[in-house]
Amino acid sequence: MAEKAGVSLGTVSNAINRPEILAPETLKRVRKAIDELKFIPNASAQTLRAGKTRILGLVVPDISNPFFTDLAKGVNDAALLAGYVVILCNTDEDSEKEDHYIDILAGQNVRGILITPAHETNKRLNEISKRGIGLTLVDRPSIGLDTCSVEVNDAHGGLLALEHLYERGHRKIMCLTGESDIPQVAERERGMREAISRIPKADRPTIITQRIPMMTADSASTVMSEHIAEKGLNFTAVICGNDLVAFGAIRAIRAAGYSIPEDVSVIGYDDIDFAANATVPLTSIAQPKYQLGYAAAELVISECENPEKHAHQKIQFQPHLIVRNSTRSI
Amino acid sequence: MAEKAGVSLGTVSNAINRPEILAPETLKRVRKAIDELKFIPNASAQTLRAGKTRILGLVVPDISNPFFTDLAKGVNDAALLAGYVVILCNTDEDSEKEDHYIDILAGQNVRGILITPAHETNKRLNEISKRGIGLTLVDRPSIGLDTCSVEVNDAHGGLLALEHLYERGHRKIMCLTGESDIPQVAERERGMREAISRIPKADRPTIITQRIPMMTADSASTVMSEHIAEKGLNFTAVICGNDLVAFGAIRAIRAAGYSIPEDVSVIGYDDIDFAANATVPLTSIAQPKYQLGYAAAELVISECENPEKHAHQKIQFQPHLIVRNSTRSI
DNA sequence: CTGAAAGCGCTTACAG
DNA sequence: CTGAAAGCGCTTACAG
Repeated sequence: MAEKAGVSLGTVSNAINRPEILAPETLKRVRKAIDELKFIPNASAQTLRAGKTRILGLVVPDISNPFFTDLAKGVNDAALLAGYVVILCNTDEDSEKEDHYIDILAGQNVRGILITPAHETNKRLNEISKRGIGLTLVDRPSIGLDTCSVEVNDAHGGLLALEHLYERGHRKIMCLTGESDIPQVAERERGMREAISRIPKADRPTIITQRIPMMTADSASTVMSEHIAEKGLNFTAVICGNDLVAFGAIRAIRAAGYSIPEDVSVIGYDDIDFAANATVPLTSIAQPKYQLGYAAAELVISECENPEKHAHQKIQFQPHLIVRNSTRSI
Repeated sequence: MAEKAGVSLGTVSNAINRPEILAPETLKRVRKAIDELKFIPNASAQTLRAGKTRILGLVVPDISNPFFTDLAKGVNDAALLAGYVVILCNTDEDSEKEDHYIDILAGQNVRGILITPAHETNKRLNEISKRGIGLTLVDRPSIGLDTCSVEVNDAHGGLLALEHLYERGHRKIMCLTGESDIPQVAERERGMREAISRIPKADRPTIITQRIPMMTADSASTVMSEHIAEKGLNFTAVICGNDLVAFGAIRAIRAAGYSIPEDVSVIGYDDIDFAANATVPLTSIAQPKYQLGYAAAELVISECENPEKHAHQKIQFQPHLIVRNSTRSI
């Protein structure tokens, strides 16, 4: 072993963990040996001795969704900086899979878990905290759980979207979004109502709310086509639940013979990478996806490295409007 | 500890790992104690002793790319099935980050590594195999490395794209793609030449090859705009390096006042999810991304669980053509 | 079938 | 400043 450097194994350990206590000469020699032998400390042994891994678990409902992909990137980068590594768990919005993953993560002695629970909050999460594993909720309010959380101000996002359209002269606006029992959806609608309440009564726009079963392009396209077939184009703008929904809506509107943004303005949500590159560059409400993940990782890491000094906190980011070509003044 | 069951700690271990060698009576007693004390074996100690984790490392250049996202899903699912968990490493195409991650992975004693090296093949990879860690290359031929690999038949993909356009009457085709030193690019062009060689000489289409520095929409859009400004629309169809490139090309062609597919047919590559939902649904060459990841994971797992029975193998998938609205007959 | 013991590779007081 | 030694929690021959 690295004792070929002529020192004891304890000194090698100190060279790695507390280099300042070594004689400079010795340190140099040890480091040379480490390099030459390409010595990499065994994490299992370190963990066994120190009692702590440097592994985080990230549990998300759908890694195919660009939102979570960017978020995962943020988590990874923050983790790497702190010397942590992250195990990715994709639940496909399946609660059983989610529970299974949480058990596995606990068995691996992960130091902390970052999770966006698929449905409501998961009971198993309470046990996690009890076990001394850090926990922070991502993009979900921490209902009834004493943990950290990071989220985005959805009410403000809804307000931004509505104000943008109002300022451009739109008075008949469709809101194409998911079921109202989804926290995000409810919050955004609250923000829209807030925006409307600030407008003089006589000038307030009409809102046509159209729910879609899933937040996908296909689902949106179908619902939009049906709406137009039944009631015609009884709106001049659409606020969509996310960018994919916006793309689906645009497809349906075009298929009915109308143009974007000439006949209808469309605004998306999330500002996924593709929004800027879509054939009609999409106006959207941007969410700091990467930062959300980055902050969440910093939060758990701080929690597990200073459990006594740590106070649970909720970090809320602000969304902002990105204007592109899919909305125009009328 | 669980010796409250009145047995030695070695017996507890055997109860967990080799229950069949215990006296039924003892086993029962131990299990009861395990349940009551909610005993969960320490994975670090197990690993330290047995030398084997159930962790895989997945190293990709860019998890934001839908191609790798889908691939990661396949890896995750196959891993979960075999009781493995996967650490996700995103290198941003940075070789240093890649090396760093490989070291970390080695330190975590991962059982196997799945990697799409950012540039050529990484030297550090040789050491990985020496260390007894399973290794399989993903979407990269295993040049000079004695490992398993999974890939897609790129030559066939190029052939499919060209044949499709030829059959639809196109005789002036632009090939908008990356540098020829990228293995995938070279292979696809080889496939295109093969397709052309099968066509009667008099009827062979002309190919205009236009290289782009990066395989992104912006890069493609810029190059396409310049081309049209300089030489006009001297082609009736474009074969693109990937779907994002196709979107960029479409944007530029439209900006120049032409329509898709009326004036120009465009074919993408990868068939990312969004291709079907684009405003002009994109004809594309589909690659089995999920299956690629799934197969790769199965390969490493088989390698590390049966090192002696294992023979390195190369699995090659076939791409196929998905016809949508961005290409038409002339 | 069960227990005692060695040892996996580290970290960390504690002498010297 | 450095080395010798104990011990983290397991697994696994090896006696008995």
